[in-house]
Amino acid sequence: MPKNFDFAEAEKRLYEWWDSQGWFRPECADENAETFVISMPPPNVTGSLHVGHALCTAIEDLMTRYERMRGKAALWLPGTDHAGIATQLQVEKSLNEEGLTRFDIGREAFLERTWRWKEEKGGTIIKQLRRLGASCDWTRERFTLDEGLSEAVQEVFVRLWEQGLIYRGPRLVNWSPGLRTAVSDLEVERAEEKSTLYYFNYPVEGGDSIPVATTRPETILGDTAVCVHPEDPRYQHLIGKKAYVPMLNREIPIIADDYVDLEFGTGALKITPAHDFNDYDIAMRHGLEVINILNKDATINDDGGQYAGLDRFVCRQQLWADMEAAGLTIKTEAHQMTVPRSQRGGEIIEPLLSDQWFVKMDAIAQKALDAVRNGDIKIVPERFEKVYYHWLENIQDWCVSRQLWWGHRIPAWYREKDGDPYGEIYVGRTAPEGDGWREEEDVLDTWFSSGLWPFSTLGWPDDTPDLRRYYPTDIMETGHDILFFWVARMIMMGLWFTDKPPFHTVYLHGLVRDKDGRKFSKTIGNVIDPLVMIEQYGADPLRFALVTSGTPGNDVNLDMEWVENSWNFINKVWQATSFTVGNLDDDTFELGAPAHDALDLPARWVMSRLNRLIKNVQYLFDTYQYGEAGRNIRGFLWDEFAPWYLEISKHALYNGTPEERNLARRVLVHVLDTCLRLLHPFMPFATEEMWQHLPHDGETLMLAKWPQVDATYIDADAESQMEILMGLVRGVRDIRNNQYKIDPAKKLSAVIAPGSHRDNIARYHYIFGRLCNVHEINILDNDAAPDKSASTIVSDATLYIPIADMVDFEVECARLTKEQESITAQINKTQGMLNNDKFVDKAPPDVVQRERDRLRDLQASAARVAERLAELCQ
RNA sequence: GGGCGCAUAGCUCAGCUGGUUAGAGCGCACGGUUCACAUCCGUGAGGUCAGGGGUUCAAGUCCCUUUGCGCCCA
Repeated sequence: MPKNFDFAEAEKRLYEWWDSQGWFRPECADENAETFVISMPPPNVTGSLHVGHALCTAIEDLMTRYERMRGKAALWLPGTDHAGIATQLQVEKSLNEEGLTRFDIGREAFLERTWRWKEEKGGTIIKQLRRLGASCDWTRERFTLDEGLSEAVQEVFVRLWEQGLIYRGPRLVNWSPGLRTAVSDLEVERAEEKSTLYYFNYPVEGGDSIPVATTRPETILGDTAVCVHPEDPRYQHLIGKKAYVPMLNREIPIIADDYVDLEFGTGALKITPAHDFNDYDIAMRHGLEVINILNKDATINDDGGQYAGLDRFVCRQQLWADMEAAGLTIKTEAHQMTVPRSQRGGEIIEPLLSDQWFVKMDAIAQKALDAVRNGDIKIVPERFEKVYYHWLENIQDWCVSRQLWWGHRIPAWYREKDGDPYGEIYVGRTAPEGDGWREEEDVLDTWFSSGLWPFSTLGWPDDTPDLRRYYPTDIMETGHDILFFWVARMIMMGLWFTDKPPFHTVYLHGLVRDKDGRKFSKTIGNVIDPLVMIEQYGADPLRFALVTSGTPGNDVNLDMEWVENSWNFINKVWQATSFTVGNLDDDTFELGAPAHDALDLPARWVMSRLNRLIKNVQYLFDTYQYGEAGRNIRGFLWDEFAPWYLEISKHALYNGTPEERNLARRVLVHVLDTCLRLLHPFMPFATEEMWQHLPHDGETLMLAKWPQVDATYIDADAESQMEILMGLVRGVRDIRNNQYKIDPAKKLSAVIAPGSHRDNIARYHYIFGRLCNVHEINILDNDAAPDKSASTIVSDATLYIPIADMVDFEVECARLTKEQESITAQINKTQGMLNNDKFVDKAPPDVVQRERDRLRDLQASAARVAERLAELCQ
């Protein structure tokens, strides 16, 4: 084998090979195989890969490869999202650079340009997913603006309309002036920001006035009432009187409503129904007029009188200055307030009255609630179920129209009726008959189409073979940040239109942050580019690091050092494989683990540990704890297999009989083969490459059988016997390295009082030569301690290293005393437990038995230590 | 205001099935180029598991509470 894994060369070669063989397609499984399906959360078509995608991909590929190895017809269906706002923004940005806006070139030219942009940039992220090793079925790749998916979107819209669940009407919505579109509640982010609270006098009839405070003075122009608390003694006399809008002198009523907070500001509230959600509610309660003062670009419209045409913020200053001049202002003060900003672009969102399309959510949401409540859909980690319930229980109607061009055009037409240009509305799959119809300009919220993703990608609304075979899907794996945006909507749409939960499990991962827990940000300069990582270490270490750095649902703090260490781990396994392969010098190799009876102690030990690992990994996979599973596999290989079994096996390989040699090889190959299978879902490239070098059955590790625990190899006895030998080795190393600083190259001899472990020590004494450079072993018959020696005690066995003049009694006695203290403490604890009748009564028998064994062992060691102390340290 | 999460070694994190003396990586100290691996090997130092209370034979792990930090919703 080559000295190192050449990931740059191998990753490309292996990926192309896998793909060209059709192994990413579910058809490579048995015809009758159970299916396993994941719909990939479609990344933004014009986006490029970031670590978040890498995490998503690593986990989904892991799930898919695992199920594929279990013999399932695994389908991981990839695709991209047209991402209406994000994509349109990018194209508009490039237009702006040419000094143009989308309105200058018109809808058709703009769309043409956006499609071109998509064709150019659209492939990028998909290529990047391949570099990560994603085993998705590229022959089924979809795009949300595909013909088929567009048909699904149209179908859903029309059906909802026919079911009376869609309506159009004037509502106060979150308006993004820069984009000139409405956005949904979810697309608005709110944050505490410093602002100013403006106090002024509202003129009241009869020369009176009432003090009012506002954070947005420009909205004064749209006021249609002043409101006080009905029980506020300060303003009782004003209720019912008329007030006059400053600078405009429009007459408005003073009303009373207990919504008003007596403590805030002056206790009097100006009401601007067209530009504030709470004010809108109050206006509806009191039948107030609603006056919209903003244009779509947030400049003041004609209802703003002399301020018409000014930008909202310019108007704020101008109006305030004028009011100051008119003697209406009182004061301004610094104020903390919650400011709504656009999730895209960050501009301040304005509540604005406009005509929009809405979906009634109550009935649809109810089904989605029930599906999780009754267990048809499980959310992992479970705690997110609460979040899900809370959101769906308080769901608002969904504003689905966007005043964008890039997206699915709403299939609606208008015709003038009785002077109202929107007097007649037609919604349908094709344009209506007759004259005078105008097509709706708006498109649908991007999430409207992604909500259909699990079934629209499989051919719905047509009853296709794929839909029949692969729907419902199995797991929806995505970030917890889009639980509402996407997951909940997929569940709602899936249940409503297919009558089936679109998947049985939602697995949510966290956000990837830097090692200090900060979000990645260009400003901080802590962005980790997965592609740079791949160049540097390959895809496998990045994947392994991402998956093993965290736990389900929690954020992942990615430490570069862990990526590097993951590469070191791959190298470690590579070296172990290389060693094994280098020792397979004949071609009569027999695959599979030898029978348990045929194994020697080290092999029984390693096989036992291996099968415990398989069992544990299976439990962890069953409970979605992939990170912990990966860490366990790593621990077994690096800390148990390589430094112990592999080292010990050298005796059989170099000095053993042909039978012993053969046995050791078979065990080495079997353990490695099994671990490569377990690791394959985590690090597909390196494992495949190593597996190809080992003797193996089958064409590819991708389709090799997932390991099953074989309980006949689990051997507690072998494990504890091996622990004795390992303990003695560690004891010798401690003597060498710490107590007496003996040159590691110096060969030592040892005298062993074996206690109850005579047979194993006699048979496996070569271990000491291999692992701690002790080549001459004398096993005592009478347990008589040799003079002048250092010693180490494990269980009832004592190993002496006679080192004559080097022995330092002070060191030796200090160590023995320390050891005695430690053993005594442990004996006391164990003794205490066993003396407690309740423990003996109530604890499981195996736990009690373990404590008894432990106590016996400790007491044996204690006796040995006491003997040594008596001999040396009187 | 409501909900959720986190707090374990100097740093980043495991330890969701209660059960030996609480682990890993990095860092630190000491020692190592003999045939898998210096991308490594060996040994070691370092933790009252945030504070308090409770359940239990047994608590880092389950429950309550306090404090600090973070996130979501209103």
